[in-house]
Amino acid sequence: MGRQPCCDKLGVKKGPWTAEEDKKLINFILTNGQCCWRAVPKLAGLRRCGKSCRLRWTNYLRPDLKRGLLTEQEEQLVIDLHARLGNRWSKIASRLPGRTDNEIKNHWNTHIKKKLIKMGIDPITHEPLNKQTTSQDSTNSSPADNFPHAENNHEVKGTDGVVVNSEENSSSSPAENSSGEDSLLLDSICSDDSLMNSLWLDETPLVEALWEWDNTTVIEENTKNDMSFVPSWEDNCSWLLDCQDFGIHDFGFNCFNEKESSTIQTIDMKENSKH
DNA sequence: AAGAATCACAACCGCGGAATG
DNA sequence: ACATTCCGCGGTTGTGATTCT
Repeated sequence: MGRQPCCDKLGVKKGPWTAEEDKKLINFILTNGQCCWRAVPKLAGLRRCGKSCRLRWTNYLRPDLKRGLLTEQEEQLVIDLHARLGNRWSKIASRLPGRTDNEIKNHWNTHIKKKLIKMGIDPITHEPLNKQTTSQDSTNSSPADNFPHAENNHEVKGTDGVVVNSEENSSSSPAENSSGEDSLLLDSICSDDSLMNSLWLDETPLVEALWEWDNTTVIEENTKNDMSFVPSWEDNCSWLLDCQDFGIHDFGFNCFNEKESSTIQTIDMKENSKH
């Protein structure tokens, strides 16, 4: 018996979302919270499948999303995490608050991949490209398996069974091609066992962990001064309120009355209590 | 100016796994 | 133990924007 379609295909709209649809979805979720996605389209009055609604919300409408291009630090973090985790975009995204797996995946495919190739680094294995020609087999295994210096360091089994190095330095990873500060940042992360473990344990997002980790390190210099690195909820909600692409009046978001504001505050409090 | 090529990103598709009955 | 349902993930495609010829 085949798998049932995620939704009734008949009458289900596909393609780009309109401002009207966005408005309906946002209003619904702000009022009711995220519940059963399958039921959302019906309840919100949308002719979309639940999956499409979830995607639209998580990738574009969520108020805690950070807009704009990835910063240098974020990009470097993505490269480093990719070297350890491979194409597990959701895992990587979970370490970058305000960024989605889709966004990171797209950025990887359109920017970082090319950048690494240009730098002579295989974006799959994170090893120098000329080295790849001599070890063809390595392209078939996971990046983590091919991570340099594995023999020198003790290994830690991740929650998903992938072997990683708990203290591998990034000397032959892309970090060597980045700025000295970035290398230092990555080395610092790599040498911190608790941080590395947290990478596997779905705990505090890495960036926040870094902030809490040691306020005398270079990380503080690099990230805390860059307030665009991690946005506050207020910032992001203001994005929502500003409704960047479509004017607030298009949305009818003069409707952001006390009820919605308190919803946002409640979500905010929940988020804060998590960390 | 116009068409072709390329880029960037939003959205879709299909699968795997967890939850449930 | 098995079937079914749903969610989330990663790969891929579609399309508008931009650059090139």
